Amino acid sequence: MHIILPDGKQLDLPQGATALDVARQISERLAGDAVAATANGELTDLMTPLSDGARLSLITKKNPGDAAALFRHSLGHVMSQAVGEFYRAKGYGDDQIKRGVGPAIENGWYQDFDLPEPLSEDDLPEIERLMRDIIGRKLEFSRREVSRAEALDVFAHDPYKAELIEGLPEGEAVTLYTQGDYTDLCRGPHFPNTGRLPTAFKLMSTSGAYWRGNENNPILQRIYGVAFATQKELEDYLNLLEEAKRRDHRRLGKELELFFTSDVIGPGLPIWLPSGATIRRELERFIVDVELKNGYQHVYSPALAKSELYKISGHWDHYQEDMFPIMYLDQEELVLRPMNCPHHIQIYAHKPHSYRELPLKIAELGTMYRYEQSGQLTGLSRVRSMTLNDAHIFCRPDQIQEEFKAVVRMIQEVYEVLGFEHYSYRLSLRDPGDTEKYYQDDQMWDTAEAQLREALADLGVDYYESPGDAAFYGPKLDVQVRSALGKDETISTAQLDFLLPQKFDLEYVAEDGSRQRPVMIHRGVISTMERMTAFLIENTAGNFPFWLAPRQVMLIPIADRHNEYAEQLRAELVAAGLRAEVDTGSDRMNAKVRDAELKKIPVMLIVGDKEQEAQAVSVRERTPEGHQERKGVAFADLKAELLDRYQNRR
RNA sequence: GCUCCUGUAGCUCAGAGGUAGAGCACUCCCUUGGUAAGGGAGAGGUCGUCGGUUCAAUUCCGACCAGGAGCUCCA
Repeated sequence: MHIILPDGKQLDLPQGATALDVARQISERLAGDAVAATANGELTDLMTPLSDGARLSLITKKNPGDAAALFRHSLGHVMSQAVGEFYRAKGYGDDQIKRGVGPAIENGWYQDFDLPEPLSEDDLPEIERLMRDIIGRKLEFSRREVSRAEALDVFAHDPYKAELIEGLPEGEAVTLYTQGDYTDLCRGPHFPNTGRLPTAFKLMSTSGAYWRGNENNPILQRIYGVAFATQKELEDYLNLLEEAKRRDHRRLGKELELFFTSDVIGPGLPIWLPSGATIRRELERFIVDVELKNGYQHVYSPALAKSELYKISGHWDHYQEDMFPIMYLDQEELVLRPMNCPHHIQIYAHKPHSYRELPLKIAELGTMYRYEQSGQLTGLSRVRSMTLNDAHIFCRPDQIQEEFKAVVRMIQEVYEVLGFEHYSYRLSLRDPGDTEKYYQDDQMWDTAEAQLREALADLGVDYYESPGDAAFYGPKLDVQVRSALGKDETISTAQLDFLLPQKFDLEYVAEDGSRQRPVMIHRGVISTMERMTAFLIENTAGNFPFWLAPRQVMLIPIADRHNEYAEQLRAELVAAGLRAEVDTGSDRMNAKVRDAELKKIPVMLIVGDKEQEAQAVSVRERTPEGHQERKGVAFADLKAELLDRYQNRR
């Protein structure tokens, strides 16, 4: 057989040759430096037989980052071995350690274990030490193909491995990888030798994980590790995590007194403190302004409804487990609403509509209650009471595309103000195989999906398709915004719905006097107030733009005799609609500046003798780089400037 | 909901089987200072809740509640 090298050169090799054989044929030195290879573009290791005619490119220890998935996976095996040694030292037998799966993941790997006694995070440093020891032993990874029977024999003590082996396709060879005295069932590929593995790794955490991800299965202990080709990359990653901690909305929410949850009020039921409420109010005013400009009509509807409403809508069948339990009283059964759409449908249905009135756009900052599992609750981003920037567009079938495009344009308009520059469109489609989740009507789905594709093509936006992510009633467009830390978060959604109008028997009178069925578009632009606020906190690290900043201006008198002047300016700013305070404390001015910085107040106005005399202020304001100072600015000018920023939402 | 971890003053955290401590914040006094901490004094805690072990529990054990890391779920 032969293989082809990157420069086009062909090498002749005996059948069953490996990448290591190739490296040896080129030079012994290369054989010593190689850590992995790609064959026809796929990562492979040095121990796996190559296929005839493969295009082979060797990866050396100089650029091991190209083989990150490999060394992460191999480190997983090393960790697995280390955990075995750890428990052996405690007096347990090897057959008491059972192992689930252990794949490489983004930035690292994890490995699941069933252990004779639980592992604590305090044990991680010792396991890490054992790992470094194993790396130091320069153990060779060897690959072996065996029969199923033989494999089952090797893992006789381990029911998880046995289950995996039995799940492998009949007739396919089972591969085992061994380093030192440790053997694992593994498809590979792996590094050739533990000694060539990077040492820039760290064990991060332990957690529980169900065997095969099914909550009816036993729970295993999982250890997560991260690994990089270089120490620098590892440090960068750890710094990123630190930065994420600093920006965590739960931490900043507490520090800046934005919100809290109370044991007595209940988990997942956040309380908005005055500063957090200010941010929310600004967001709400903003989105309502935009919606009114775009022809939406705002309504209010109650958070409770008869359960009948949800039985008609179908939520009862599809969503009940996420709803709070039913309340029985007198002859009624009431539920807390988990969605606003059925209410808005009732608003549509309360009087007949002409085709001339459509599209009808009903909007509401609707508060909803969902029973999220307790382990799922997180700060403001996963809660049980939430207020959605919700709207439902009732339109004629011929208006679908125009309306859908209008929603996308509105999303773009809103993102510009919020400063979201990096976002992507995901067209979420049904999985036709999943008859359980999706309403069954092939034609409905085909039409709906085609309409959305066409509208997107018209808008000229890039998007990707994601089967299996649609709502039960129809396909949707999700918009995912990239946060400052590079994480994608679904912020906006627009969903096409032919089903609910049918369930509620909605109609309009067409031009020819006939009764026709309208189509609904469910859309949310700035998500729930809770989630958007959490996102903005993390995205800005608490440094909100001026218009959103809960505390916009801090006046800092240099000495007590300037308090009165400062107070006069504050009153003027507040009268103009801005949020301003005076720091009349007995601290020195330096301390007041520091204090205002820590509170992340964007504008400080410092006033002393000079300013008072000139009816001026000294401005210290936040800039992306840090801060800038302007001295002797006429107060009237400054007020106009701040007002302009506020009104134009900057 | 599940596994593991955590729960001490408003916040961040230290602490020991013999009924508690620091820094910041807070209050008061001195200081009236020009762009990230001036000095001093004081007040503040049922050590998450309920049980158990013990002469003695905030410390050990259990249950519960809440939070965290994950898993699972997610219209």
